Amino acid sequence: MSRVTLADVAAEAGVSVALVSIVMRGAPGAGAATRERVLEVAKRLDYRPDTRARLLRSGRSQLLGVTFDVRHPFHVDVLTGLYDAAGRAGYQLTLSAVTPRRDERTAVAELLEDRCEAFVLLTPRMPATALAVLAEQRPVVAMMRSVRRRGVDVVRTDEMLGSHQAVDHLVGLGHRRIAHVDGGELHEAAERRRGYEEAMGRHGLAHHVRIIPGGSGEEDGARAAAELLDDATTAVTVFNDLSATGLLDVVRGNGRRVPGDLSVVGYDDSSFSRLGHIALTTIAQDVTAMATHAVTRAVERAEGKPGGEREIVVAPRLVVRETTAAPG
Amino acid sequence: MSRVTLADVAAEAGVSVALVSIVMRGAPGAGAATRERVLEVAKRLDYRPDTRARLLRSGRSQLLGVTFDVRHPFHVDVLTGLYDAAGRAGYQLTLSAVTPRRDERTAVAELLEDRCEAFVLLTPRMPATALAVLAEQRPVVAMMRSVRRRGVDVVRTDEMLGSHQAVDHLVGLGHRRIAHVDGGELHEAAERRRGYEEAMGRHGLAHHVRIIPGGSGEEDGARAAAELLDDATTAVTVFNDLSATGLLDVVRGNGRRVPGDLSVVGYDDSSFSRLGHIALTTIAQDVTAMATHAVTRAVERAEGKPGGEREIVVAPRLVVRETTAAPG
DNA sequence: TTGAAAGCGCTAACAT
DNA sequence: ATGTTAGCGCTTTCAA
Repeated sequence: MSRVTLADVAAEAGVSVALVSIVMRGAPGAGAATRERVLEVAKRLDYRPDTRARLLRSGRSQLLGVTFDVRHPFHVDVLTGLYDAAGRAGYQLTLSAVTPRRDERTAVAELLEDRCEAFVLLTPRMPATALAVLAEQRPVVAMMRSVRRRGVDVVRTDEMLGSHQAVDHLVGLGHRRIAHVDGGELHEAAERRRGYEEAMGRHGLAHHVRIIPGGSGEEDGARAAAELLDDATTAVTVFNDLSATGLLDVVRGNGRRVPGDLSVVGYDDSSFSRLGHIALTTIAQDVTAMATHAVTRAVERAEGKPGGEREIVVAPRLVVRETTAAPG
Repeated sequence: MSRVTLADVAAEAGVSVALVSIVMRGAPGAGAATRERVLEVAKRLDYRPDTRARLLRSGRSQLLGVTFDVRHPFHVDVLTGLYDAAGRAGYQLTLSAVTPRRDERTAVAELLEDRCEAFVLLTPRMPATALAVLAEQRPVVAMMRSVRRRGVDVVRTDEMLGSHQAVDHLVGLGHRRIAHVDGGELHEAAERRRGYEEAMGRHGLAHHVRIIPGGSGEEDGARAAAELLDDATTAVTVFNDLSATGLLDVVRGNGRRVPGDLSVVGYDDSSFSRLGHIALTTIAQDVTAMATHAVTRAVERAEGKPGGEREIVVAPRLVVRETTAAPG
């Protein structure tokens, strides 16, 4: 199975395993000459430390356990940032995916067996209580999900601000009758909705607040579109990009032009919204910044830095593409 | 770090650790009553076996190392199937992502340290020689990539057949002037191109063969579209969906109708091609079947089943959506 | 600076 | 059917 071990290197270099261990870890306590020779031998033998054996003895795995959902529009983008940040912090990632037939419980249980030192959970869907229970075993950083529980850190987007940016953009273009298609029961939906209401109020447009029930799928946007068809609304902010494309489709299919007759702002900057075909104006979450914060926080907690749970809120930004313009 | 151990369970249940080990693994050699009691205690104590310690001793990790690319249109879909199949085979997956700043070498090196028993590589981009070298260390199953090397198993789509299906569909609709926008230098491009040529030949359309240089991005399709604009071509098969949407975009932007003036067939059935907006007719790879085969093969090899390397070729299928119709 | 020895949590012979 | 014992590859006291 595993090829060359510490003992092999030690024998070849004519020193003890303990010394090789010191050298391999870059720990202090080895002569320069010895160090060099050991390194040379290790390289020649293509020695690879056994992470598991190392953990077994040291009690430390330097591992961050990450769950992500294969269906989520930008979870994989977050992974990119997570790898970057973890690398800088000297940690490794151990990934556990949530799929249509593999739930969060399973994903987390596997991570637990991997003995990771902290969890970074991407948009966890489990009840806040379950997160709190998990946090008793290992530090938990929840990304893109708002929770207030003992021991659970949060790194999320300022959803209210995101909605503000969308509304501000539309108002700046001259729109006044701006509706919002919401995200239903999802955790992030309430705040995006509230941000919309608040922004409308601040622009003195409270009387034009109009919330259309929606959801997170294309079909939800499509359904909501029907309500907009024979109606004075000139712009709409939608819970997410997927729903927005569903809406776009129906609206255009019924002969109304976007952005000529109706401006549409999505949310998330999902990869497909960049397609020339769709070119959706949307709110982009700052994936890189969130990933960096999440890793930093997870590492701090894993290393026992004092301090209670923290909520880190990152500003999103508006990405203007081709589905918004001044009202016709 | 790790909470409860075998020893804890053994003490609590009043038996030896060895016996608990037997019970936990479901191995034969324990009394029914004992087994039940041990299980009860383990559950009560929330005991979780330490995968690494287990491996350390047994030399077996029951782990399949998987690399996937966060940018690839359907790699995450493959993960779903891989998890299903691995679960059935009693194996776990250890995932290692390729990102814009984390190359395949790094991803594979990490897997090696994880001591996985076999590799399942999704569309590996490394040279065939590198794959062969890797295969000397552990069994390698390459998915969606054609390689013929000692020790490297392959599970891939019948790309020629995919192109045949696209052309057959178009010919069935009445098209004769069918062009192909190719995928440039990518491994899979050559076969898709050849499949197109072959199919055209079989329909007696060899004189209409027309290959337009392309690539794998949206911009490649967009560039290729220019050549189709003032031209008698009535249908086109494109290397992949992303390129196809780029093409679609330019074609429509120039006032030609799809499918009225031009029929378009993509390849891959990427998630965005399902969007109502795009509704691209495309060739869907059988992700589930491929995942199942890959795991089966990886496990066979990990367990030392005899037999040389094998190439498993899976048939794709045509998904008809709204970008194809009879010529106008 | 270097080495010897113990042991992390587990499994696999081998006893009983 | 159950217990004893000896490690897996590594890190970590502790001595030299």
